Parts: sequence; structure tokens; C-alpha cells
Amino acid sequence: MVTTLSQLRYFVELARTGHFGRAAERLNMAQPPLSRQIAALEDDLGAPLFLRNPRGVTLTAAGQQFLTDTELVLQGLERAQRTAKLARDGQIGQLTLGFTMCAAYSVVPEIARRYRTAFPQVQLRMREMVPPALEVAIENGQIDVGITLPGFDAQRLDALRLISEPLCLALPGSHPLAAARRINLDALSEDDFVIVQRDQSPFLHDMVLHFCANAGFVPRIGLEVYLQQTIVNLVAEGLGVAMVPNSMQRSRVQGVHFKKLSNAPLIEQYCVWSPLNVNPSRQSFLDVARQTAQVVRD
Amino acid sequence: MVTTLSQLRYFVELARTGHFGRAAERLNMAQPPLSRQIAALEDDLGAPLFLRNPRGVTLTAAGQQFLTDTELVLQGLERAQRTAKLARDGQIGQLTLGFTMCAAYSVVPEIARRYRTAFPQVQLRMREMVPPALEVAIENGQIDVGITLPGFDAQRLDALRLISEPLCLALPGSHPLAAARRINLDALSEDDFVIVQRDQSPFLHDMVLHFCANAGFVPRIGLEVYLQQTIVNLVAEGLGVAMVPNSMQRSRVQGVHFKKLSNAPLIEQYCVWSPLNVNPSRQSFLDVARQTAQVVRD
DNA sequence: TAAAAATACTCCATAGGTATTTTAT
DNA sequence: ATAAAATACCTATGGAGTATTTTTA
Repeated sequence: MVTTLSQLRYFVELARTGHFGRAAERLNMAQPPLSRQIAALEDDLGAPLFLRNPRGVTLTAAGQQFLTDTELVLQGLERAQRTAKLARDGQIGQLTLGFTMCAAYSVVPEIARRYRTAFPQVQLRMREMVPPALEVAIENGQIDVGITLPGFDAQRLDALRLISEPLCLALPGSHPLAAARRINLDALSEDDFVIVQRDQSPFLHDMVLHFCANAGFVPRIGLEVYLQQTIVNLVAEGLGVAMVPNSMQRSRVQGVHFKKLSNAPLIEQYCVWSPLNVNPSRQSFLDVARQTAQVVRD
Repeated sequence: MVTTLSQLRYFVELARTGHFGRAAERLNMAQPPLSRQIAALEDDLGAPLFLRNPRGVTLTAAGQQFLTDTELVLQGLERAQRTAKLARDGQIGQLTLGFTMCAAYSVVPEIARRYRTAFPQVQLRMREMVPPALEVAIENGQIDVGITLPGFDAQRLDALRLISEPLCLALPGSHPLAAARRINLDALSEDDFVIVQRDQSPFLHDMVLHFCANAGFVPRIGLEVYLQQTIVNLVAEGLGVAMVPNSMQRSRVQGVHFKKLSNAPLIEQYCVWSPLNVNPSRQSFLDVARQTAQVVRD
């Protein structure tokens, strides 16, 4: 014989009523099988749980101990059953979001805030990463959703366009054009540019080069930096100028001036994910992302 | 269908191995019943727990959630089974000890200390009470064991003699005999006595009266107090003299002098309990009490 | 003697076994 | 083509029911 869940439920009910007959009634069963099951349980445990009195039963010390423990077990089981359903529906669990620095200051904070409010039981983890790494992380399942620039493999990943924003110019405070309101790119044909390394963010790298080409010059590349996020810092240090997404203005680095760029190219942000990813929280995250982008656009 | 404990165990094993065949092997069963039971479990929960891949299975989000919850449930059950046995053997649980003030300063502290050391998992509760209340509390089951003076109903309660100690005299500092080393009781025939009310501690009350009678006088009773413990305090206030158990000297009340009494009567301390009491910790407590008394006597 | 629990005996639901088919790369 | 899981079908353990006996204040 082996302890069963019904035995535990029978035990709890009998402990509450203190009476085989009434407990059996409340359990919708006859008294003899209840007696047998309780006897079997006591046998399994190797300890009597009840004292049989002529007018009912009372718990032994072992029974009292077992009652508190058993109630926890049964509650734990109910909780397990409930939370399994919640996890299935993506109401509970973990969701890991990867995002590029370009998105960090535009849609990501608002999306994260709204998602946490709507699904407080889902633990949202966030990892900043460069676009190629992000794509790999999605394929590995290390992240469930990414927010990144175009340039990903649209064959293998599904995507949702969120917003587009213009590039703008980042100038050091010491730059002669630091007081201008709007700048034509050809005015910077003699400047040093700070630009992200091509292998870290090919789309943005190429976009900058193409835009310069359209303006009729090849930019002098003073620094190629590994991480997108250091660009603004290096501009602040006076090491060159840079073209960055408009939302980078929110980065609040001292000593950098952001300027509108005439005929600025638009850069798009996409939500991307693998169709193989099975995290049930993913869909509701995408819903929140879509709504948020809608609101931000208006 | 209803979720069973075996299903939970099967689920945990399958989650660990990620393979129906190998899990079934480790569970000492064939693969088909394992498949069926897992399917039944998923059906019950209303959520798929595994993703079936051609080379085995992996957990869904719901499965991951359910795994952590289920492991807690199974551990909880094992714990419940273990502690039931410990409770049966009196290794774990609660034991309530009642004691009179007369015992509070003699054996009780040492017995309690030893018992707590020997059975740290048993929560020892202690309640000071007057002898008649103690007897009632034992019959009610409010306390499991009492330490008290003789005079209890030996028909209904079992008892174990612990120690005997002489009565001594408690005098206020202002008393003419405050400097004496040993006193004959007849020297106090004109003094006011502070004595406990007869209904609160009949045995001690009568013992004092009898001893005075043997010394050839009826004591002048200045104060009859409700609680034994206030006697020493009132003596300290100069309101009379009193006969108290020798161990009351340890009460450390300022302004009281304790004196040896010639031919002092001995007062015994008993451990008492009801044969109807079923607390399994009781027997080991009695063993400790017996041992402790033995040591204290030597 | 009366209320309550335990035992005797029967039935059937279901867990598990074996053989086989289906599925997915 | 192959490994793995699902399905079909069978057997038997054991849980629940009814009728009855035992227990103890």
C-alpha cells in the first residue's frame, strides 16, 4: 500500500469532523471505505493518527502534526494546478527581452512599463545587446523577443514594425555648429565621425555611410566603436560628430548637442521573435508592444 | 480522472530525463502506461506540460512552473510522513508543563533546561499555577504534566516523587531574630504569619498550621494571600513572618532573611500526570524529570 | 444498550502490461 | 529509415459499496 491523495483528503476531513460517519457523508462516500483508507494511511505512516473514542475520534499528537503538514501539501497541490493554467496562458512566468541601444531610449522603457503593469506576475528580464548577438540569442532561445533595427534574417524570424524615427546629429559643445538649429549634412564633410563598427550594427553603419554618400562625401571615420552606447559619450569628449537615432537625446549625457538633420533618414525599430519560441507570454508581450508603438506614434 | 501522486512522481521523473522510455525504465514501468498517465495529467490540468520532439520531450512554460510547484508538494509529503513518526515517538511536538511556585525555584529550572537540550524539537510550554488549578488543568488536558506538592487525587493521577526539601523561615530584615542562624518555631508564637489561602494550596497551608500546633501554639495569621509567590514579597515589606520551601531563597527578593528551622518538616515535590493523557512526549519528559531529581538529590 | 467503528464479501474502475501503429525528422 | 511516443487490447489490483459484527462507555 502506498499513500494516496484521497487518503490525505479523507484524513483532513476526518480530522475536522472528528467522526467517521459524518466525514464519510461530507466526502460523499460510505463509512466503511473511509475507515479502511484511514487505517491504511496509519499503516503506511507507521503511526496512529486518531484515538477512537465511543463518540467519535480525536487526533493523536502524530495526527496533529500530520494535519498541519498535510494541509500545506494539499494547498500546494491546488496552487500547482492553478499556476500551471496561468503559465499556459502566459499570465505567469518569465519573459526575456533583448534590445539594442537604439531602442533603449525610444520604445523600450514604455513597453516594459506597460507590460509589467498588465502582467505583474510575469518576471520580465531585459538584456541590452548588439543586433547580431540579439539575432543569435533569439535563435538559441536565450531571449524570447528582441527589439532591434532592420537587417535581421526575415526568413527565420517573425517581426512587427514598431516605430520609425529620424536620425539626428550629435555634436560636441565645442563644435562651430553647436548653435545651429538645423544642419545640412554636407556641412560636416570635413568632420571626424564616430561610428559603430560594422559587425556590431551593420544596418546603422551602412545607413550613415549611404547618407553621407548622398550628401556627396565619404565621411572621415575618426573612431569606430564597439558598443553603440559609447558613441554619445565620445562625442561629448569632443572626439567627433555622430549620427544617432533621435531618441538618443534622452540619454542625458553632458556636453553633447543634438541637432535636426535636413532630409534625415528614418530608422525603424522592429519587434522580432522566432516562430519556434513557445513562451506563452510572448503573444501578450507583442500585443502590448503593438499598442504602445501605436500610442507613441500618435 | 483525478490527479494522483504517482502522476506527479512520473511527471517529475519525465521532466528530469526528458525521455518517456528512459523515464519509464527509471520508474520501473513500461513506456505506454507512462505516456497515458502523463496525458491524463495534462488533461486534468488543462495545460500541456511537455513539447513532444522526435528525440524526446521538453517542458513547456506551464510544465516548468508545475515542476517547481510539484517538487515542493512531493517534498512536503515526505516531510509530513517523516514528522508523523517523530511526533509518534515524542521527538517533535508540544508539551505543556504546569508547576507551583514552590517548585519554581527548586527542580523546575533544571528539568526544563535538560529537557530542552535532550528534545529540542519539542516546544516546551510552562505555566505557573496553584495546586488545585493544576490538578484541574491536568484533568482537562490543558497541561500534560504538573510539578506540585502532595495533596492531589492519587486515585486519578499518576505521580512520581522528585525531591523533598525542608521548610525554612522567612523574616523581614527588621525582625529581632534577623541575626539568628537557626530558629525554634516557638520563638515566633507572638509573630504575625503570612500564609497562603487554604483553597489555593491546602497542603502547604495545613502543614504550617500543624507544625505550629506541634510547637505548642496557634499562629496569628496576619495575612492570607491568594498567590504563593507574594508571600516572600510581603515578608520583605515587614508584614509578618512565613514558612516557605527552602528553595524560595533563590527568589532573590531584597529585605528578606531566610533562617533554618529546627526539626523543619520536609515538603515533597511530585511530578503528576493523568493516565488518560496521550502526549507521546510525556514519557520522555518523566524520564528527564526522574534523572534530574536523582542528580539534584546527590 | 446504543452509537460508532471495524470486518466480510462483492463488484467494477482503472493502472499497468504486451503488441502494434503512428509520427516526425 | 529510425527512434520515440501514442494507441489497442487485456489482466488484475484495489477502492468503494452493502450487509453485518465488534467495541466500549
